[in-house]
Amino acid sequence: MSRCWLFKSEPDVYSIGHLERDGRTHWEGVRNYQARNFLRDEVKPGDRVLYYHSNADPPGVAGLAEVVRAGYPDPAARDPESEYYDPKASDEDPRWYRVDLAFRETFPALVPLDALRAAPGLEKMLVINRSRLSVQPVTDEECEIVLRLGRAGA
DNA sequence: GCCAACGTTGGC
DNA sequence: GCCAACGTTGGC
Repeated sequence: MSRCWLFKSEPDVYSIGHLERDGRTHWEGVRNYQARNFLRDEVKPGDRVLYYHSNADPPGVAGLAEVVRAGYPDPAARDPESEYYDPKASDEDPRWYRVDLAFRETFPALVPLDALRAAPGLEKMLVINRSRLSVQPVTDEECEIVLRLGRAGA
């Protein structure tokens, strides 16, 4: 049974366009424990990922990706050259995890946060009231509504 | 660029 | 284990 998630990325750093170009990517650099727990324990291959552009104008869901590898230790945490380096990470305790994503689609038009707020059925979406969590679970119903909005290009 | 929300750190 | 200080996120 696959699930649906919302992952946030700043498009200036790595947008849906970058993912489309690359085909797939390592979702590294998550340094928040709640988001880490999702990546480590619950995000599975075949799960859908709504790709959200944060710190953007406007912010919103830009497309769809799919998980192709479940959580495994994030090598960036062990790399002193990386901006995501964490001296407390070790072989015994990797602390941080990443998953791999594959590109699926870019919506004909971004679904702005305003539209999510206004859409019936999305009142409880975490992105609306817990906006800081960078990896969030999305219910199947919410996922379908967002995909419908995105594919409609409204 | 501002600032509110909120997660993390560290002194006690 | 509390909580104040601090840093970061992210919408506007």
